[in-house]
Amino acid sequence: MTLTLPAFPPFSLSAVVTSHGWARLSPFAMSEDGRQLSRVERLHSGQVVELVIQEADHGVKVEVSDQLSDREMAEVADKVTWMLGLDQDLSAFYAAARQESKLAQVEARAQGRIIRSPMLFEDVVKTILTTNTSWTGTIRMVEALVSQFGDPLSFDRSRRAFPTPSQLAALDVQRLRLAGRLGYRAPYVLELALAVVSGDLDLETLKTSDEPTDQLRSRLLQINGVGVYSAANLLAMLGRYEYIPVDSWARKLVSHEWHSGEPVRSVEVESAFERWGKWKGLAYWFWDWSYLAQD
DNA sequence: GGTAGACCTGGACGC
DNA sequence: GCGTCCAGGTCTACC
Repeated sequence: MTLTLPAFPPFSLSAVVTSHGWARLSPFAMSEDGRQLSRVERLHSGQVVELVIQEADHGVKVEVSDQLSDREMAEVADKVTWMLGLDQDLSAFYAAARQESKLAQVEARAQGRIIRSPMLFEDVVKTILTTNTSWTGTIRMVEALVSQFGDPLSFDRSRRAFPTPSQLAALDVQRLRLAGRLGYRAPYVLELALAVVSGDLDLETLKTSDEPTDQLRSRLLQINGVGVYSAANLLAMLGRYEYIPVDSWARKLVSHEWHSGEPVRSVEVESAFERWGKWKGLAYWFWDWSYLAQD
């Protein structure tokens, strides 16, 4: 089955897919040029399908591996719209970016959308698995969770969906620690899954919350394993850009851009982008660091 | 409020 | 091949 979804212009699928490394984390997969994104997705009904997404006129075309009901197709449409931020209007950001040479390319390249998972739960787990480890470590941990605990595609059991909160909550810490090699992060992931399953934590409502960003940030910081970096990362995925996800890489970039390579603290990274106000995180994210990133 | 140390793993390095 | 060191955010205890 095929679905066509419109996007608020300007839009570029490859710009979203390459916005950060998420598209390389299972159960996402991307073509080398970023022009095709695929994903194994478990629907509410329990059916597991493959979604293959390509750019189309004014939006995207989604090929679904199975025959679905109207209700299931509507679910797929909602999920893809959220994943790719198809309905996001970034014209105010582009207006501000036109005044800055280091952001001059963003509008023409339709940059600004940040790829995200259909469920915030998955993004919180993945963000926890990016902390205090290398990127290859993150890939390995996510792959372990998906391959061992997610539901398989009916026609290719080697490919699986991201495990649901219930599936992870059913595990014990030791299993999670050893099977996924999550190390000390295992109790954080288990506690998160248990909180979601019990209803103590309703993550998905945060996606449409109109609470002030600081309040949203406080909620995220209450999750064990989510600190200031992770909270800023997750806020950006929620379309709130008032904080910068300051990690060692961000400090390195800002250090070389404005401090002659001298070590900088988080406060210097934040203050470097203070003038961007509500677009602070996006300005950092899409700043032209290309000449530094080659170091 | 700021800081030091522990947490866990994999990679780099020296032997 | 083995042992040691280091990098990567968050949490906790302490000042």
